[in-house]
Amino acid sequence: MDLGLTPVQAVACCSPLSREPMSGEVAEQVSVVLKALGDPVRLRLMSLVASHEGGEACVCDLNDAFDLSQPTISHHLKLLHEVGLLEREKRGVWVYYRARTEALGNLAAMIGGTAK
Amino acid sequence: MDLGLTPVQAVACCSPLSREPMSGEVAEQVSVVLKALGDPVRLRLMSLVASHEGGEACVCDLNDAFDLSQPTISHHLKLLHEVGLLEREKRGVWVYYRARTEALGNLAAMIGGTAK
DNA sequence: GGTAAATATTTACACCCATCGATGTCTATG
DNA sequence: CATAGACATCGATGGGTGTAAATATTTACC
Repeated sequence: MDLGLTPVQAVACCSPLSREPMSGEVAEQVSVVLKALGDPVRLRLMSLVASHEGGEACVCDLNDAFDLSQPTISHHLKLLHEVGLLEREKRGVWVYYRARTEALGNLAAMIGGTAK
Repeated sequence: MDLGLTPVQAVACCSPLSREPMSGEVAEQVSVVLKALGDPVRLRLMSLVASHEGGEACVCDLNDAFDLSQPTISHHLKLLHEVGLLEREKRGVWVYYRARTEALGNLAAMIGGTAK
């Protein structure tokens, strides 16, 4: 059963790619996170949020950065949130998304790391 | 025109996600690499090759690690090769794939890095 | 309570993609 | 040259996915 664990938590506790062959189960989880980043719009969204002052950004700001419909941006943000790469906080009418930098760090270590 | 540049080379010369908003053009290139890793089979293939002794692995070894047809594995290897994550070398009847560790390092820096 | 703004959800659709069977290519060997 | 093995390519197909229009939900404010 699902205990509310996000795919990024699977990334947190796995060896680097070059360390040992990744198991099928782990690969299944990790690939979900990489697939979330494997889209130009979501990649820009992550970068926009992560590089924004205060480490967070309002959806209204994000919508303006793209030539896409509001539901489409909302869809991408939801996906990034579900895999655990973005935190969501509602303040009044606005919704702010914050990048989980430690999740990005774990992912980076998993891809390029050499230590255990 | 295409000068033979692989998507991983676009990753090599771009700032970290958290440093500044990624442009649409760069995101388009980088997402290709992440999409290549965003598949459980290809993720395991990269890990198998990267963690293999000598940093390379024969296709025959890789085929046996999966419950998939040989054409399917060949397809995934070709994709990883095209984006620049795997090097390909034919020696006799066998084909050996080698992981581009510096490409993995650049990708990791792009995701989790903080410096310019 | 009514209205407007911000964001999410639903529904539908066109397109991409992982997979496999069949076949092709290349190399070594007898 | 014929055969066998290793690997790639082709064609087809079923499931996944990005997108938008329409609609719903939530919040603030008059």
